[in-house]
Amino acid sequence: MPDPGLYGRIYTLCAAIPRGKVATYGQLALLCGHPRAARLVGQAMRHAPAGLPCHRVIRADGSMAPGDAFGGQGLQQKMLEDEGVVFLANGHVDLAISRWDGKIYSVPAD
DNA sequence: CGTCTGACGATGC
DNA sequence: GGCATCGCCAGAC
Repeated sequence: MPDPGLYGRIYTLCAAIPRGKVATYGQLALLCGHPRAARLVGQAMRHAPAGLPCHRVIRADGSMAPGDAFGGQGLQQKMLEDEGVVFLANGHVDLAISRWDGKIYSVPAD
């Protein structure tokens, strides 16, 4: 399938996020070639297949997905912290440090 | 094919 | 800092 559609590209990008880094919805949208399609990224994450590190995709302000998206609101933060993502005192991700620069360091699969 | 919907983003109050 | 509004785009119905 040469054209997996936007969702497919979003999934590919999401899978490319290295461990210990996070990307924002808008950032993935931009990398997909749709700078204003941040919502599509959100929808893609909601429909994300198992195995996709969608917990590494957060909001532009460093906050994360609502409710039980990961089985508990605090769980996503715990998983990210365990991967080495730096958090601020307000419970948001320190994007200044942990934001993915779009560079692939090695195989995305841990 | 028209309408509604959103795990968003930026802006304004 | 929290809440409301608008714009944006691709799916689902």
